[in-house]
Amino acid sequence: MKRLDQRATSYDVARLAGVSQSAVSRCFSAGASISLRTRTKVEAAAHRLGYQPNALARSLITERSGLIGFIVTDRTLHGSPQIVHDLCDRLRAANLMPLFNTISDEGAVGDLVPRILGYRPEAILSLATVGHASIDAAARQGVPVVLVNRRAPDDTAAISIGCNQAQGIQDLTWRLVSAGHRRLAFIAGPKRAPVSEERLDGFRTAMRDAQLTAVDVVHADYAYAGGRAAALEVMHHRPAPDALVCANDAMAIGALDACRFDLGLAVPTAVSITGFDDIAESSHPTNGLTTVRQPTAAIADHVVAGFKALFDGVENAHLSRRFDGLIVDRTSARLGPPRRPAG
Amino acid sequence: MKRLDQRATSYDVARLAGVSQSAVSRCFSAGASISLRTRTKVEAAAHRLGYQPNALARSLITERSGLIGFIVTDRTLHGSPQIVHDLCDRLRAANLMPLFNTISDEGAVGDLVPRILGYRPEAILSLATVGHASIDAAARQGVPVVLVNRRAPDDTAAISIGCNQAQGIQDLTWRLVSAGHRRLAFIAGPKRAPVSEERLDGFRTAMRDAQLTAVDVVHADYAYAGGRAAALEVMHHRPAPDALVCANDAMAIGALDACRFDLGLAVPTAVSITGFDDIAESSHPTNGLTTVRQPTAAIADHVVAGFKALFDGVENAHLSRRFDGLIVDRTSARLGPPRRPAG
DNA sequence: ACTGGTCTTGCATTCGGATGCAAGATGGGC
DNA sequence: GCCCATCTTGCATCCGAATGCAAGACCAGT
Repeated sequence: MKRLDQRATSYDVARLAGVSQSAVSRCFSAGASISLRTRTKVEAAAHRLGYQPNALARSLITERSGLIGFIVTDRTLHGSPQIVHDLCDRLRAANLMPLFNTISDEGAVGDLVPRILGYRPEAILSLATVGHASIDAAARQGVPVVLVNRRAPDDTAAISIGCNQAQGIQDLTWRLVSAGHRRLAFIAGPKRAPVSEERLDGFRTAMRDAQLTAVDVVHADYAYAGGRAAALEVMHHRPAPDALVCANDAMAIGALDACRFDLGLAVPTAVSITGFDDIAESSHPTNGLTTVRQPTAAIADHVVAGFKALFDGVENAHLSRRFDGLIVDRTSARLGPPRRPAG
Repeated sequence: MKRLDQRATSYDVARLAGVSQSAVSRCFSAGASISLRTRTKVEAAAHRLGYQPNALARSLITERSGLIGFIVTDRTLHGSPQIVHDLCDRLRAANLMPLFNTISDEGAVGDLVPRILGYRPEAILSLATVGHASIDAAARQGVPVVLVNRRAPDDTAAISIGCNQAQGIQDLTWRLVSAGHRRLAFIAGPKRAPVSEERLDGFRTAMRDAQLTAVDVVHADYAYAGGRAAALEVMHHRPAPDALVCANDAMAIGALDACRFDLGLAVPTAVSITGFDDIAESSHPTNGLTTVRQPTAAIADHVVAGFKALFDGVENAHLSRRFDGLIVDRTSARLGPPRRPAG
């Protein structure tokens, strides 16, 4: 309950240690010139006073706040916590502190970016769509914007890093086709969801390559119940689809339950079902969902390495990158052999 | 790509608007005395320069950073994203900015608190266990610590707000007993997990009240597979348990699958199964898990209201509070009628 | 026009730490 | 013991915005 009315400052430490404030500052900044004797005295005094350098004051003069604006949609937080965790983890290892903000709807950043910019972050990291205006506002202040799993709008300086959503679904579709499936249907997420749209693109590309026409493409809400309802709808086509490609795992599990419980179909004998994300329940033996896993650790590593490069003055141009997803072959789909790795 | 070498400061705005820096400052601080004419000029200049007050500099002088240290375990992020989201949402509404940090293990805060304290947060909000030393370090700097769903260690000034885990399980157990169950087993989380321990306490209390002895209490890992394995183990008792009370939903769904698929038992006719948390998949019709939902919105409201009270100088004493969980009665358990609300 | 009051405004200082500069301390070589 | 090079140290200043104070602007009433 004891509470010092005043936090210790570098001056307090200096007085107690019998040195100047500069010495205290030097003691806490790496690479500064300071003798062992002074350092010992300062550290003792600092410890006694519970002194912790004020990062705000430091940022003011160094122009390096160590803060990173972080924007996440509610959906990502609920559906893909792994990428959030991996990013936070790597940021911490790099001694960067995320200013965390959740938004309820894709694109609903509102005045979030200006608010974040007020804290002079060294970069903004968004797992949500950020509009042209916000990116420009950041760019005007020299703050780079990195979008994870979101495309950068044209004519902006934003960097885009993430999983190559289209490629994942494309490979998966290709392997379904090569296993003999011919009547494929796609269960997409909401129309506004950028990630779902990319996945749909991948499906369409693969179908075009295979010279097949989709039985149906329906949009659902990314959730279990929606996927289940969508599957029931799609399975009414005659002849029925022999494969349901879903834009995420939650819907795929809904589709799985629709087929096996509502329709009494054998999976994957009668119909193959695939998802995307590899959420925890996909690996449950009762589900055994064949899906695509995003390389979240690699993405997070690349993002944070990109920050370091940016801080060192590297030009933005070549930091954008897509990482291939990894197909996780379980029991809900019959797949052909993997495509040979190019080269 | 255009990037101003220098961000606009209040002096730049002042020069352009032909007023003093004080005027610019007053224009951006609520309640300051400023004429409409000056305000108009300043706002025009600020807009032209894309000026955004520097929150770091402001914090330095006002001693109000608007920052809130936020600590979450990996497990909470994955398992209960709703409480994280609700807290972030309320913080944003209160114009507070979370400094977000995930930790991989319960209690593994390490040097996180000192690092956070360096940014002079107005409070620390933790959904993970925070040790005595860290709480004291914060207290010495006058930073209140609020623990959500974690008990405050004795002799600390930390405030504890959250769901009354014990009560939720206790009521649930009571309703199982009142529906005729006599052979109850409990599937707990990891031994170190504080929330699981509280839930186990609730179970034990209810069993004592009912003068029953648990068939078994086993510890698993909070995950689906662990719950499934634990259920198989527990169900080997003869006569078999007639109710499995689980410390969270993920394990409960594992237990559910163990009973209905591995053992071919009818749920809830042969055995009732309950969980805790009400995660998304619990409401799937195939699961229909009877569980307890934490009042996350109410908790978040109370936490942020508590912050406001603290900032206004209210003493910590009476902010700690437990909120009752809400029993969600679905199809995986036979429950007796709700207990009369006291009074 | 004069007085007294209220509103605005600018000046100067402050928050806490980083750093260029020059002075002082230290050390090595002869 | 002397000289020069290197290492330490303190002084003074700066970062950007907030604010107490006093001076100036403005207004109303007489």
